[in-house]
Amino acid sequence: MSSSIPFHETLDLTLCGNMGRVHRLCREAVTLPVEPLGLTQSRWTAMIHLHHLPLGATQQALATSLGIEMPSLTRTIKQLELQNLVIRQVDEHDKRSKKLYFTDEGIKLLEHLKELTSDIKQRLYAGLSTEQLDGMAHSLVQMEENARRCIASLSGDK
Amino acid sequence: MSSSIPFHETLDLTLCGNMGRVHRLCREAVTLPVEPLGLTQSRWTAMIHLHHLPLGATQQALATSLGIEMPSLTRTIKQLELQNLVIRQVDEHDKRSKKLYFTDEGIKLLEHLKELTSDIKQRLYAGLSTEQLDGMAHSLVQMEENARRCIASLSGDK
DNA sequence: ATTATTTACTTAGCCTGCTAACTAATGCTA
DNA sequence: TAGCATTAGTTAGCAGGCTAAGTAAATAAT
Repeated sequence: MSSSIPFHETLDLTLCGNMGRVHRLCREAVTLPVEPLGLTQSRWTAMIHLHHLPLGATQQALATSLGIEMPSLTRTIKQLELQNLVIRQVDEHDKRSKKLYFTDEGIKLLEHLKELTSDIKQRLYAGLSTEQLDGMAHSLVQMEENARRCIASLSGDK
Repeated sequence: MSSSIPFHETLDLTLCGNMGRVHRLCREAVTLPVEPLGLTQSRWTAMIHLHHLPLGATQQALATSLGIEMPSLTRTIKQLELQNLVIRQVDEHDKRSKKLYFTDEGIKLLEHLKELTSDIKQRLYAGLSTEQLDGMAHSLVQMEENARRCIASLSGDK
């Protein structure tokens, strides 16, 4: 049925590298049809995540949703603001933070984006059962926990 | 038993983003203990892959093994050569290509590297069964194929 | 045999992650 | 209330993927 060679014993850390490569390939597959809209990978990803957050989400909330650090997001948001797709608005209740909103133009573009990505999404997941995808998602969560524990025990604190 | 919400329907393309994040975290977990040796992520990865290739592998062969493009590797090899860990040697039978060899210093460092990584490797895979890891590896292969097909059909040719 | 195409490698420069170090606002503590 | 620690956001600059474009060698085609 499945391979007779236990993968993780022979191929060491290549699973990690493979994840990186598949990630790059998948995001390129989406970016190709999307870049005529003027969006790069980090920009369309931010658009989609922001769309899934409650209205007026802060940059911190969006960074957490994206799983990236604030400085990485700052650059992307600045670009989206220059393109007039989102606006930043200081929160009156906490003047440190800035709330994010789509512009009308941003909302319009988001619609195009959703159409374009739903296509590709299905093709990327072709040949994979729900069980396989759920299993993979679950394994990823486990590995993320493991990695964070490693990092915490190795770096600084304790 | 497993989650009742089918992952891939609710969370769209986040699986792709999760792969990227887990990849970054895993490689940081390895890099932390390894960087005192003077190695960055791309450098230790290249060292390990080169070690698994037959002696005198070309840069092209190593790039393929790593799953990256030649220009990305050129930079890394140049650094490893500056650190006196590997040497590049023009192939007399095909003067376009360069064969790669570890220096004595490189071989010594490789040993340290293997000790350090075997530790972390086990911790990164903790709580995951052989079946889960094999399943994940298999799903990654499928997604890579899917992505490459998407990219091929979307870009240039046809 | 000469010319055109392919291949291995390099260089230059973009994109997007990151950390470190800063500002300003908030919140905690003495 | 004054002072300290935390938090949101920014800036600067590094790391390591990428493509595009160039060189030199090898191979194919005419």
